[in-house]
Amino acid sequence: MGLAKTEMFTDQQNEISLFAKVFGHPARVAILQHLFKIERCVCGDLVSEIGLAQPTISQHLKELKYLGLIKGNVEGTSVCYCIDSENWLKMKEVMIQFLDQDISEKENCC
Amino acid sequence: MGLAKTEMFTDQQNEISLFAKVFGHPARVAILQHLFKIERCVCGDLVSEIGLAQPTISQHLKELKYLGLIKGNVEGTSVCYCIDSENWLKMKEVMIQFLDQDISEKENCC
DNA sequence: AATATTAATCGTAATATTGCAATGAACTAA
DNA sequence: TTAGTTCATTGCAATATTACGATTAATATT
Repeated sequence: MGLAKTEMFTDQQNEISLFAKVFGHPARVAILQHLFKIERCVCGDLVSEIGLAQPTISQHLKELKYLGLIKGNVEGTSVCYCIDSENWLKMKEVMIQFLDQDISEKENCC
Repeated sequence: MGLAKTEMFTDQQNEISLFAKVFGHPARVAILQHLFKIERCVCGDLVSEIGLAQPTISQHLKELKYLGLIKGNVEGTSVCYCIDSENWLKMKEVMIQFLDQDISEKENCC
């Protein structure tokens, strides 16, 4: 059905999967890495930087914005995007807590 | 087109997005958390634990196995799954390196 | 051998995602 | 005003994902 049954999982599990999902496309990873890398805010050059069509980039940016990971600022005809550092930090904590689990090797059968 | 143009991204970006994608469903997050939590390997009780049909769980397990994050061991009629700790660690490094980027707040316009 | 148990696979329906051409909206420059 | 720039939105086609019933394969039990 292509639809996750979110109601049967915890809020934490759903939150983790939502964050992970947005990182589940290399274009969005590339956009975020670019936003981290450059010293100033990026404006329109993401299209030439990434190599996808403008509507496609716009759509990816929308998803990143929806989750609060980036902010957009209108500057004349162009829009300036950058990482929302506060929300990025919150996301990071959630994700790292999930990733950083330790295995009790005690009775590992595999 | 529903298909990521992986050839235009770096190996690292593709790797990150592949790992992230597998965490992009709450059932797989739940399966992994359960495998971490229990002291011994889970076998068939994931179906009752998670609450999805057996073929669905089996499919999710297959994806986790494909990425190397879990291992499966046949034990009679049942199969015993557990975290592949070595690969989990490798994945963790890749993901944390991506998540742990710092923002140069210098000329942040937003 | 006959039956039961467990999990994988197949087939299929429903929905989601990705990508882009075309268009629209907002501003700028001439 | 007119034309240009930049980015968002719409609409659509192609593909992917999710879920599960039905079936199959493999082993256990009787």
